[in-house]
Amino acid sequence: MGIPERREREKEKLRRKIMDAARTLFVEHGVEQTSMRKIAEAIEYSPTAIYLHFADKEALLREICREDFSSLTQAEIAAGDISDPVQRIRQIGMAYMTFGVQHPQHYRLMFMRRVKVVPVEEDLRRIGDPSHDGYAVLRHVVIGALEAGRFRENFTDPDVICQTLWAGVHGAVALEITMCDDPWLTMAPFEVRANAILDVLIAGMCKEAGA
Amino acid sequence: MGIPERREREKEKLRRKIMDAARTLFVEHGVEQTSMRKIAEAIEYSPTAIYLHFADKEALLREICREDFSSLTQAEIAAGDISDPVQRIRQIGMAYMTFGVQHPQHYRLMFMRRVKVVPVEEDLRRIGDPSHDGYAVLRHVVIGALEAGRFRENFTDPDVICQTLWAGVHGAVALEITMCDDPWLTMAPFEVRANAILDVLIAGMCKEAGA
DNA sequence: TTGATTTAATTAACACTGTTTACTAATTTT
DNA sequence: AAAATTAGTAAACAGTGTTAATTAAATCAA
Repeated sequence: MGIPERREREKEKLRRKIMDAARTLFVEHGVEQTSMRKIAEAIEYSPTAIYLHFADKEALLREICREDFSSLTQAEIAAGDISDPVQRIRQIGMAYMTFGVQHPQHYRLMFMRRVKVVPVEEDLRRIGDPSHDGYAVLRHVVIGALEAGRFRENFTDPDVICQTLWAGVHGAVALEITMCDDPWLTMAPFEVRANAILDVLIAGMCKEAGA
Repeated sequence: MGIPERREREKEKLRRKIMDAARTLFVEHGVEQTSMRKIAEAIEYSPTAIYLHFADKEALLREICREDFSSLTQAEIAAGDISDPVQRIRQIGMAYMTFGVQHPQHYRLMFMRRVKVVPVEEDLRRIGDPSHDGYAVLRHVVIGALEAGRFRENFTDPDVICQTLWAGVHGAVALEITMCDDPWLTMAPFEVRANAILDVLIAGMCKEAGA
């Protein structure tokens, strides 16, 4: 009696279809410009059909982000495959920024919108799990460098270190995304700025030897 | 014959009234949540009246930002009143971040939204003018420190230096604004993070002596 | 194989949004 | 006083997220 199972599969299939179409439209035209009706049109369903799978637009957005966080985390993990702990931090930072500028709309969704604080239980369980939590990946590597004595004496708290590194790379990405075509400013090429901020972060936090 | 002058004054007066009401509502409830109708209601005019003074909501927003940029610039100038060029950079950075966390909604308008690129001639004329251009203020101070030989050898381009400093402080503020109440993360107190990023930026860019 | 029941999906509507058009009332000019 | 300019408005348009009411389809029980 596999009828409920089949129905479940079909339901999941439509759910996927909605998320894929929504992501494509969000990325292509931005969140604001993408209406529920347009998403519905793309999948050839009525707008109300979406509400059978997601509570509202915000919830749909949140689910998409959850998936995108995983890909960023994977990119970080791949970049962390290098021996020297300080260089590992640099690689992770560069992977993060590359993700940001290559997927600016994804990045906007993930890190540049006020999140409605609805802590789903499943999310909370993932905290600290390095296969889903990008912050945990960085934190792990930072602790490694910390234990190897690579940081200056005034940097001992792994969270402060992580959040300082994050501030630097996030700032570079966020400015690029929002300011890149502002006529007020003449921005240096992103690659230059990305390397500069990494140089500064590492030179500022780590002992001279590890340069 | 002061009739046109009087009319001009009255027009300007309503314009001010619109901008003040709009700013208050934007800051209090956010841009998205503030409709033109609500602004109109606040000033006891019809929604259409706003369109006699501003082309659209975006233009109204832009005018408000222009004013806010000036206050930020003033805060920077006030913070720059200190002799040592490196400490001056630190003070400016701290003033910038303080402005951001104390006026998060203003900051959102100014630095966290994609700007429709409509370069008004008057704006373009203000570029580089330190009384209206906050970036120019920083740039001036950076060049001062550069001439005093306070930067490391690998930092010679004032724009790259400015934009790296900016990335750092913007990252700290932006993360604070968007992430402060995310249950996923346990953020260190903002003051700690603000000082940490300033320490890192300066230690990473400046010669050891200037610590 | 019926009839009842659950499920999936839709149509139509509600209460909004930014913005425009057509109009009115007031003021200024001739 | 009549004409012309102006400030301001009401009503409407096209679109938004979302919900209530309704239909069509599939499944289950008899």
